[in-house]
Amino acid sequence: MVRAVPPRARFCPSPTGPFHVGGARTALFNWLFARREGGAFLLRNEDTDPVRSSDVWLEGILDGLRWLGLEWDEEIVRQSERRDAHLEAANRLLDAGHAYWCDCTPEAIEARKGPGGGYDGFCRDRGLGPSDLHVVRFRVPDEGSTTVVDVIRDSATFENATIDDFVIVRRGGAPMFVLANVVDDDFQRVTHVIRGEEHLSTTPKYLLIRHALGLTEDPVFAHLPLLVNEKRQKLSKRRDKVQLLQYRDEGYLPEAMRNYLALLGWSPGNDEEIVPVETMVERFRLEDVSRAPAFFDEQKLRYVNAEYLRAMSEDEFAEAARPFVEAKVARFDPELYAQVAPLAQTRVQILSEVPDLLAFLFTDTVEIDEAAWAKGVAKNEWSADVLGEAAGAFAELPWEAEALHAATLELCE
RNA sequence: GCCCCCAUGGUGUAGCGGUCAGCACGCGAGCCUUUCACGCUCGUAGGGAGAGUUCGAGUCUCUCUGGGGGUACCA
Repeated sequence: MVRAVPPRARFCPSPTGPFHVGGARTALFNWLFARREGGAFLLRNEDTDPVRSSDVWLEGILDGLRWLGLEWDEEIVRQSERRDAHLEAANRLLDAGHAYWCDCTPEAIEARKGPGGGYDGFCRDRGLGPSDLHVVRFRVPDEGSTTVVDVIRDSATFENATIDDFVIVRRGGAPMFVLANVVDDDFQRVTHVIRGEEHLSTTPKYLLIRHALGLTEDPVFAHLPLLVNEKRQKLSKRRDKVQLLQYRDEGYLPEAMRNYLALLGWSPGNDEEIVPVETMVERFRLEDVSRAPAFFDEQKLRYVNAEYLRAMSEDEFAEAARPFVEAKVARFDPELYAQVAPLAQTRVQILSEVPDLLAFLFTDTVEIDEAAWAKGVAKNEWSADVLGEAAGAFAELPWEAEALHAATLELCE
């Protein structure tokens, strides 16, 4: 689709929990697209659910985006402050007969529910008026169908008859997700809606509202394949390790995470995987995104991270690993650390593993691994002698590889 | 139940009607190496099933099967 104006993509998380790797991937693809096309990458804080939303979560999301280097354009739109515009749109729908008031309780709806049904349209023509005790429902046309044109998966057509009259304003006057989404996408002049596949089936509702509001020139849709766990289910907060910042805290590098995330559902081509972000931007095309769900594979993430670690200079690596070591040892020695840090560089995949390798050098107390002791030393009567001799031989030596090596060879004879 | 999406090795993917089906992770073996790693080499394993279109199908169509998502006064 050719458009005269520069494209405008948006990432609109709802601040209801820790920033999720799936959300990060969605943000990344929006960002890559915007940067590739010379467009804008917008942010919208979808905090319309007053009980679940919190600014604490928003901060975490912004931290995550900054960490990954996904800088956004323009001011963040806070959806809760756009309530008047949402309600104004709802009123227009009401006035035009595209929406109506409803006082059905969930219990009543459940009781009337027939086979295959949700809401049955009970209040459609009851002529109920405004009230804080009523909700506003969108009147979905009985006839016709709505087609979602999607850059990634061609198109999906939904029979309108299969879509229930859904709530657009809840009891008490809070606008619902789809309504707010439509109104704010129009407000922000969004041209490309790039989001997870879980939104695909709400897209016809989005389109129905849009058209009922008289808005033309629909945005282009791109529904990204879901990120799934080993059981092929959508990544879940409860079951799976999905917190983006937890990975940061374990010593994954942002470049590695960004690179890995980009590989889920997309490929830079040329049989390449580890590519700088500039290359990703250069090659990214929405049309090339795959349709199948992708397994978030921590093992592969570790590999990618290890690649980035090894590509660092010794100093960069030491610098990056230092906080992880400092946090784990009682008596940190910068000079010793500088000497010894490079030894860890090819031996770890994530930075939190560095102290496992080096911590023994920064302590006075020796901890004995009972299991190892039992298995080795205690089993062979000569072990103690060997260890004793080695300790004696090493005591006088300068602590240098060559001298130590020579002494070891001597001991072996 | 109803609606929708998806389907290349265990995993992520390349391919865009004619390839010995490529790459990477993982796994296995070997080389390198005083150890462990790194690195290098080789190997392992694949187009869900069945029809159709075509001279020719992983690639197009249909059916089935399997998996997933949605179906909230969440987003």
